[in-house]
Amino acid sequence: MSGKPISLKVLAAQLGLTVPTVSRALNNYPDISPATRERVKRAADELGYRANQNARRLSLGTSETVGYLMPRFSSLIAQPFIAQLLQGLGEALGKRNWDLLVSHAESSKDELNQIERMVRSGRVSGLVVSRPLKNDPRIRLMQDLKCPFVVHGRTASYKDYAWYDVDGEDAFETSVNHLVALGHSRIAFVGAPLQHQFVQDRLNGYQKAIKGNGLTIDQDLIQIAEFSDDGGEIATDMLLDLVDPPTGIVCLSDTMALGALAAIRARGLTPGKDISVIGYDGLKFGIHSNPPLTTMAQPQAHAGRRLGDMLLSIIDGDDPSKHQELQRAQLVLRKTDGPLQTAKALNDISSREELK
Amino acid sequence: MSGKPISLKVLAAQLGLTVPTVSRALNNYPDISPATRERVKRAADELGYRANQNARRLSLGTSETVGYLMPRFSSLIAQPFIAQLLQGLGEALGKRNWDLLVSHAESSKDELNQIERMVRSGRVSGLVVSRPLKNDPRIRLMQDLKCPFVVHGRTASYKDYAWYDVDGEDAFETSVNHLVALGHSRIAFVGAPLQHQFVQDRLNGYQKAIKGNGLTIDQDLIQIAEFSDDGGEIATDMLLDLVDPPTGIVCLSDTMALGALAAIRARGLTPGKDISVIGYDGLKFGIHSNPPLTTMAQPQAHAGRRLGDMLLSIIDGDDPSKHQELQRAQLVLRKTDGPLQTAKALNDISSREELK
DNA sequence: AAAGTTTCCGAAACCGCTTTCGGATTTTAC
DNA sequence: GTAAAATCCGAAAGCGGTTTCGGAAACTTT
Repeated sequence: MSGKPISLKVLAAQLGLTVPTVSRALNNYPDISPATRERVKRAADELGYRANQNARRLSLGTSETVGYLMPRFSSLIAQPFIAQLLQGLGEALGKRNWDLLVSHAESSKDELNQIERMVRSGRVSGLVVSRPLKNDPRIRLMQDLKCPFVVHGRTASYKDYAWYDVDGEDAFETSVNHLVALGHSRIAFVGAPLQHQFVQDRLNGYQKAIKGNGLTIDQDLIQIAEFSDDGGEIATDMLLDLVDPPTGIVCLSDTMALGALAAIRARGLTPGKDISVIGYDGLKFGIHSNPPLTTMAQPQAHAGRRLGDMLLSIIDGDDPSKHQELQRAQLVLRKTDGPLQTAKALNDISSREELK
Repeated sequence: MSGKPISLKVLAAQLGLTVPTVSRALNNYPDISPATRERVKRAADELGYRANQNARRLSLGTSETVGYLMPRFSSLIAQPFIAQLLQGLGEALGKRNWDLLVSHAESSKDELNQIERMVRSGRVSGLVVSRPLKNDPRIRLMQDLKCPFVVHGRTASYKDYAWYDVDGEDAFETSVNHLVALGHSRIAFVGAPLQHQFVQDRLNGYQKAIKGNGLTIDQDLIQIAEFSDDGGEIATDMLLDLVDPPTGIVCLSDTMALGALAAIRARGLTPGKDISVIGYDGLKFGIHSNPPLTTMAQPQAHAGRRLGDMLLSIIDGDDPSKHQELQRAQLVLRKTDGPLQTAKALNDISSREELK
């Protein structure tokens, strides 16, 4: 069992049969006698025969492959989800022996080109895309190309395609409500530019909850910065410089929240005591931050698995719009949320500051 | 530019030429007149023609694809490197328009099967494998199959294949030396089971540096646990329970180091002051740990890129053993390393403890 | 103007596998 | 015993490209 691959032709010659006969034997056609079928199969795995996939797929007219479009990096810290996603996709596809192709593009234009090529050259029979923009040109393109696809996340209008998403709006309502329940009323939102729909969703949730609790939306309390820990830090700095700073902050992501914690600590304040911070993602790492980060955890363990299954169904002919799944995030209490400090307590803090 | 892919046949018909002629025109054969070549090319991209890859590759007898074997998860926290690696590989392969296939296996046996199938079915022309075991059966298999491959990491005997690795031995010498320079002499190693060569390498570096500094190796100071933050915490707990506990700890990874910090803090001690801790990996996240983690950072930004380039060279016929690259890790000082406490200082600490 | 070159494209074969179709051989039916 | 039905396999065509080969047409050469 080594060396160069063995073709159907030599297998057939070995057996004294013709190529098509051997092919049908291996594929369990009923018109091959059980005797020869067994004989063929035995010979096949003795010789370690594996059908050439290029030939097979050409003949079959299918690629038996789906592609995953790797998101271009924004926040290096938050990429662990890619590995999980790929694993899940791989599992789903593995059940049918399909392949998973990953493609990475330098630019958006480049990415559109790649999509078009992958589809038209018959390299993939379906695509998975992560983190769509509000109005994502990739989706239009895939629809034009009539290429089956599923989206990990949603765009602004998400009626007519398949997606799997976590309900960011709901999650941010939950975290704002949690802070309100702790007595906070000046609650800020630390976010990133609104090109991505998930940012908008989370901001919507924030605003909805603010209003829902009878509070008013203060634009000063909505800080948009780069989607990274540094961005979170800068945004939080701005917030702390306000005349009437917030006592609670909900952050777009755990990564940004880590920056927020840094900014807060830098002023000698204690997150969870002087100011509450809630992240989003549920990264395991948050356990080890200073202090451990309270966050909305998304159940992304099966995202890949579900997306893979959905895509296969759609390739089989299912109506894409029938496959839309919204998961809920869950509040994970750690140490950065706490009750609103009374005025007295706040005074103590500032005096302590002065002493230092 | 939509709908179903267009074949060479219809392109040829459209142009009033034969299929082979069009093919040669598109592939810049010299025996096609510049005039018709241009005419063909123009028509091709007007119609959005893309050669069917299965057909093309069958004819060419190559897959133009390399496979990446996803490591099965051990530490969920430390997976960001996969995304980076894939991106780098994608870039390297992209220059030739090759594809990147990722495969995930449930078990080791499963993985060997997958390798054999991918190779013999002609789906891949080369493979990339991460984190090999000391004696990794995958490597034997790929060699038997005469399948070009590169390894991200090394096995115990690494003479006869291509690899890219970071020098863990050197790194751990560096971190132990750093602690010694700070006055420490009771220095512990927190590691994971030794099946993976990288664990052995780092342990070797630790032992070499201990001896090199005239210290003696104390087996009690070598703690092996699960490769995770929890493992690091448990191992550190054991160390702190010793009659003569260490004053410095070098950890197999940042992830384990985070666990170590937790264990230390849990006893009311301060990492970097009472006990020094040095991690390994250089995860960006370490900036946000409590306190920020001193670590040996590996320059993994181009790992994928280099591995991809190496693999392509080997597929082109290069001698694999000519492609072996060892990178050095760099000490990144943050806040968990510090000078050895004097006896007096330690006393102060315990009295402070008692007061509490 | 005839012979020798070039230039440029079509004909044919092939890559390795699948599938349809037809026919020889065996089995069943009467 | 022969006709009809099953059984089992080979022949042929096709998937969509690539590459080799040969020859007609156009261009040189003398």
